[in-house]
Amino acid sequence: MTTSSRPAPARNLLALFGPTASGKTAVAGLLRERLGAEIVSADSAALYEGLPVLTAAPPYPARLVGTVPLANEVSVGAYQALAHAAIDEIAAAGRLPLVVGGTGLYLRAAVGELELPPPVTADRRAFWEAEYDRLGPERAHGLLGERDAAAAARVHANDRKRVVRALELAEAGASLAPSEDALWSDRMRLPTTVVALDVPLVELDRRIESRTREMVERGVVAEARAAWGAERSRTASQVLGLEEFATLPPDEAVDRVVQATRRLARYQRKWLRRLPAAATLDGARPVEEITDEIVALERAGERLSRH
RNA sequence: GGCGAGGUAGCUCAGUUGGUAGAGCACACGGCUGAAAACCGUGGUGUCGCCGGUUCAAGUCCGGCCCUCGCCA
Repeated sequence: MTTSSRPAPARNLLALFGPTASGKTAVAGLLRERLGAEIVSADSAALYEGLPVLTAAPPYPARLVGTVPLANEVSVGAYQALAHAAIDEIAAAGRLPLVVGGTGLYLRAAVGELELPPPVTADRRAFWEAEYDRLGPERAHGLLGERDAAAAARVHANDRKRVVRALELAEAGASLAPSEDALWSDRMRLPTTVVALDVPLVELDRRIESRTREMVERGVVAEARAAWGAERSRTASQVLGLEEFATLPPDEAVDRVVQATRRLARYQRKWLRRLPAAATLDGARPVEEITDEIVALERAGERLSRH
C-alpha cells in the first residue's frame, strides 16, 4: 500500500520575489491552485486599504493586502509580526504558505531571521528629530558616536532618519547596529524555497508603462483622490503615485508615475541580485512554464533553512 | 514677411567686467536592521544651434545663417 517512492519532503515555505511588473501576481495565482498554497503578501504599499488599483492588488485572496487603514503608519517591524503569524497559521492548518512580494526588506523580515530592534514612542522620536535639527548633522552624529559608536559607524551624518533612530535606540538601551548581519544572510526562519522572478529591463519598462496607463482606465484617479482626501499617515502618503494621481492632470501623473516606478523596479532588482534564491526565472516566459518550474523546485526540496 | 524673445547635460534652466561650464530633477553605482514605493552617500554624462570675425583667450563681443516660440501682417 505504501508506494516505493521516497516521501515528499515536508512542505514548509515558498517565497516568490520580483520587481513590480515582473509577473508575480499571475504566477502566484497559478501556484495557489496548483499547490493549494495560501498567499502572504510582502509589499509595504499593498498593506493599505483603499488602494487596490494603485498597488495592483491580486484578484484572489491574499493575506496582508488591503488591511491597514490609511491613517496608520506601516513599518517592517509591525509587518514582520503579522507575516509570521499568518505564515504559522497557514502552516498549522497544513497548507503551504507562499510569500510573494517586491519589498525586499519585508520579504527578508517575513522569511529570514531578522531581529529588529524595538519601536520607540512617537514623542521620543519627535524629541530626537528636534535635537538633530537643533544640533545639525555633524554634532548630532557626534553625539551618537558618544552613545553608540557601533551605530554611528554605520550611519552617515546626513542620514537624518537613521541618526534619529539610532539615538532613540541608544536612549532606550538598544542599538541600531545589529549583533549579526541577518539582512543579507541566507538563514531562513523555516525551510524555505526562494524563487526570484525577473524580466529584461527593456521589457520591464514597457510593462510598467502599459500597466500604469491601464490604472487610469481602472479608476486610479478616483481611488487616489478619495485616499488623498482622507486622513492619511506619512507612510500612506508616500505610496508611489498616490499624490501624483490625486493632484496632477492624469497624463502628467502617468508620466511621473511611470518614471518613479521604473526607478523602483531598478531598486527592487538590486535586492534581487543579493537575495539568496534557489533560482531566478525569466518572468517574460509563459506563466504556465514558470509555474511548472517553481512547482518542480518546491517538490525537489530546493530549500534553504536555519542551517 | 516685420517686430520681439529664445537655442548651454536626457529635462527645466543658471552662467558676473571675455579666462575652454554648473544647479535641480533624471540617470549610474553604492549603503541600508521597526519610515524600505522610505532614507542616505558618490559620480557630470556637454560639438554651449551652425559658419566666420575680433582677441593671448569667446557660452559671453561682432557679422551672417538655421531652428523654436509669441505678437503683428
